[in-house]
Amino acid sequence: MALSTNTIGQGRATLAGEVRGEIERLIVEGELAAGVKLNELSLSNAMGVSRGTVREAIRSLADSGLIDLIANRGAFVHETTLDEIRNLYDLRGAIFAMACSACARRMADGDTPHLTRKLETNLERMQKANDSNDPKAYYPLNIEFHDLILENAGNPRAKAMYDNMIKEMHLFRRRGLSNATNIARSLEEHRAISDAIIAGDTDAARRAGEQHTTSGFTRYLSQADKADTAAAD
Amino acid sequence: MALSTNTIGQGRATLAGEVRGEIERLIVEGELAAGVKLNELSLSNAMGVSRGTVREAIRSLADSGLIDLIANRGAFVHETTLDEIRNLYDLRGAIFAMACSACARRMADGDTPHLTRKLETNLERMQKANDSNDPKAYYPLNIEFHDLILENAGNPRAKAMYDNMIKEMHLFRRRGLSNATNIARSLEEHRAISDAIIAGDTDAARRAGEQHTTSGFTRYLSQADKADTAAAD
DNA sequence: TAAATGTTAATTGTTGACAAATTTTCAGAG
DNA sequence: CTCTGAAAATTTGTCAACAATTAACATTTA
Repeated sequence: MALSTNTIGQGRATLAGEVRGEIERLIVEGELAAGVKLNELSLSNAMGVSRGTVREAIRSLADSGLIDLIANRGAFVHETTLDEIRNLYDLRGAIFAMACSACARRMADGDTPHLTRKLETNLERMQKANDSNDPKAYYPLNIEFHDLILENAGNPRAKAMYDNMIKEMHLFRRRGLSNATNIARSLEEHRAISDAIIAGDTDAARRAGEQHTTSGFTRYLSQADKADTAAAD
Repeated sequence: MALSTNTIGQGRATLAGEVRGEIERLIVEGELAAGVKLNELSLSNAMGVSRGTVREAIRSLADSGLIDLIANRGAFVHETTLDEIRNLYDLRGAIFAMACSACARRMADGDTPHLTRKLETNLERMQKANDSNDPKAYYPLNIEFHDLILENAGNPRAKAMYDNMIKEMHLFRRRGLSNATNIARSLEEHRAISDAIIAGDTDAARRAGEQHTTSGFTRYLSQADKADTAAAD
C-alpha cells in the first residue's frame, strides 16, 4: 500500500525519508535490479548514514510493492512476474475507470472549472507529438493526462494507489508506447475519455477509461512478444 | 498501501511484527481512538520492548492508512472524514466490481471449480440468518462472501488492497447492516452477483458488484443520518 | 563421492544512549 | 488578565553496540 498520502513531511524532512527516496531512485532507474538483495550495512556505508536509518527507509518502502521483506533474511527488490503485470493492469484499469467516471460527475457538477481547458491543451500537445512522430515528447504528456484525471477525481487515496502502481509499472511500461501506431491509437482513446468527461457522461467516461487500460495491456503484450521474438533470434 | 502480501513471515516471526499486530488490534478494536497520538516511549514500556521496535512497528503500519505520520511530531491514529468514507467506498467498489468480473471470467474458463458450491453454501446460510432475523450471524457471512470473491479473482494485490480498506472501514461499517431491511436487500444483491459469476457473465457481474457497493454506501449514509438525528435529540 | 554435522563468518533483529526538535511551563511585560 | 518569549521537560530522530539468526564452509561419516 502503500500510501504516502497521509505521511506529511516524510519525503525529505527526515534523514530516513531522504534515504528512502534515494533507494527508490536506485530501483526505479534500474541501478538496483530486480531480485537483488539490499544489504543494510553496505547501503549505510555508501550513503554515510547509520544502519538503523537505512533499515527504516527499507521498511517504509516495503509496503509500496517495490521491495519484498523476508524475516531474518533481508530485503529484496521485487521481481514482477507476467501474472503480476496483468493484475496490476486490471487494478489500475478499475481505479482509472472509476476516476474517469468521477471526473465526469464532478465536471457535470461544476466542481472542476479548469479541467476542460487543461485536457484540451494536453490533447493539442499530444496531437503535435504524434504529427511530428516524437515518442519521447509523448511519454510525459501521457503521464500528465492520467495525472490530470486522477488529480481531478477528488479521491486522493485513489491517486496515491495509482501513483504507487505506476511507479512499479514504470520499469516496463515505456516500451508499450514506443511506436507511432500505438501513439495514434492511444491518442484516440484519450480523446474519447476527454470527450466523455467534458460532456459529463459518467458511464461513457468509465467505459472509455476501461477500454484505454485494456488496450494499454494489449499494446504491452504485443510489444513484449516482439521483444521475446527478437531475443529468440 | 500497505500490502503485507510480499512481506513473508513479518506477521509474527519478528518482535516488531508482533508489536505491529498488537497496535493494529488496539486501533481496530477502538482502544486507541481516532486522532490519538501514539507515544513511542509509553507503548514500549507497556509492551515491554524497546522504543526502536515500537517505532518500526508504527512505521510499518503507517502506509496501511490507519496511522498518519508527521515528521518530528509523531504518529496519530487516522481520523476518517465523511469525504474519505465516500472515497473509500468508491475505491472499494471499483476493485470489488473488477473482482466480480474476474471471478466470472475465471468461472467461464473453468479455473474456479469449487467456487459455485461455496457461493451457494454461503447464500443458503445468509438466507437462514435473514429468515431468523439474526444480524450478528449475517455479519461474518457477509465478510466471507466478499472474501470468497476477492480470493477467487486471481489478483492477490487487489485482495491485499481490499483487505486494507476493509480494515479501515471496519470501524464504522457494521452499523450499515444493522437492520433486517438492509440485510434482505444486501442478500438480494449477493444473489445477483453470485448468479452472474456462476453464469460466467463478466459484464453482469461487474454491474452487480458495482451496484452492491453503491447500495452499501447508501445504506451507510441512511444509517449515519439516523445516528446524527438521534444524537441531535 | 555424497550426505550430514559442526564450526565460523556475515547479516539481521533489538536495545540503550545521545542529539535535535517540539511542546509545555512559567515569569514578566503590557 | 492576556500575551510574549525564554528555559525546562518531553518526545522524536539518529547512532553505535550487542544478541540472535542465517549462510558459508570445512569436517566427519556412511
